[in-house]
Amino acid sequence: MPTVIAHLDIDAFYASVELLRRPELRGRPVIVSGDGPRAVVTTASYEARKFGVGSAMPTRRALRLCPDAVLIPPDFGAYRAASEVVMRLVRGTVDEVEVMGLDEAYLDLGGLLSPRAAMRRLVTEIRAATGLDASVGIGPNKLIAKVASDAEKPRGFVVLTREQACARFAGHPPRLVPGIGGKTAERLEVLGITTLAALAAADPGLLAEHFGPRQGPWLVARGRFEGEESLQAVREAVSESRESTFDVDIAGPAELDAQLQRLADQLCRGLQKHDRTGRTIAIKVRLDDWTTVTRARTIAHPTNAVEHVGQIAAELLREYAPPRPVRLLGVRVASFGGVEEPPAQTAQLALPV
DNA sequence: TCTGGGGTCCTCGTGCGG
DNA sequence: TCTGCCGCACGAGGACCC
Repeated sequence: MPTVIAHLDIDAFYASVELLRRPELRGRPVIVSGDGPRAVVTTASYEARKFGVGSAMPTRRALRLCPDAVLIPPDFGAYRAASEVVMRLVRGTVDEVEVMGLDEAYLDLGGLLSPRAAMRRLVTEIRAATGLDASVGIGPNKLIAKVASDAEKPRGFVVLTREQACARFAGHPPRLVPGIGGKTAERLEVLGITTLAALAAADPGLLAEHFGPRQGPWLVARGRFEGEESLQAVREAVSESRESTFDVDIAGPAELDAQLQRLADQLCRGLQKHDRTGRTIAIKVRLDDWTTVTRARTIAHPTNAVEHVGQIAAELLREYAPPRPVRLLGVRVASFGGVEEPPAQTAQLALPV
């Protein structure tokens, strides 16, 4: 049986949830964003996008582009609640689902007699239950499903074979494909690769010379719309972190330490709530010139105790001693569920002596 | 124009034990 | 006893995603 995968994506999710609560704003440009001087746009409604406003844009700039926009602070509790309703309907449609964040999911449609009809029905159900619109892409792998769902937003419904995807997007830039970001696109351009057709036709060996033995051939496969055909139902977290960007840069060690302890406290509460412990404690420091430095230490026994995490984070910060004012500070705990035994010796047993 | 927060994954360098 | 090699764990940085 051939693989059939759908990608479902709620249109302008956070902004749409806000519009449901405040129907009087319908038709007006809406921006969901924090309100600090360094805030960035979380989501913009389609009306705001017409002015060039987009996600991750500094909010001050967004407001210059669209002075009449209504600014709404994010309410993640409301988004989680809406997401739960959506995902319940998704799971009622198929058994195998890979949830990607609050507003999107991959569905394995392999067992369905009529995959398209099932997805049409799901979109109708979501609309009836929540008032939210969704876009759907259907294809033989996750990559094609994802690109297809993006192709005709909002309320898109696009079904593509691999050959159709190659033909339809041949002239588009490599950046269209998830996994190829701005930096990679720039490096491809240096090699004269500016379209997906050129990427698909590129020599994997040549790209391996420039991008490494794994990433080079992987990029060519992306250009050919070859991608994963199976879903990962359970995605276990591997780290948890808290970070914050200050409204004004901080230079004093005492104030930095106080902020670090505040973050460690928040983080450990979160870890305890999720019943997680980890062996690696790391800090992240972003200076006023945007250089970002991380420092990490791995300990023998997993922890989520604030005294422990806070103390190690403070030591790491003291050892680094930021040479310039700091705009962002973060704390992270990783290596969850670390075993306290020494590492296994199997590798060494196989070695020639 | 002045760049969030919370994540994942990859690459590369290094130190270590056998 | 010494050296080279190998695989691994770890640390740091970076790209990318929602």
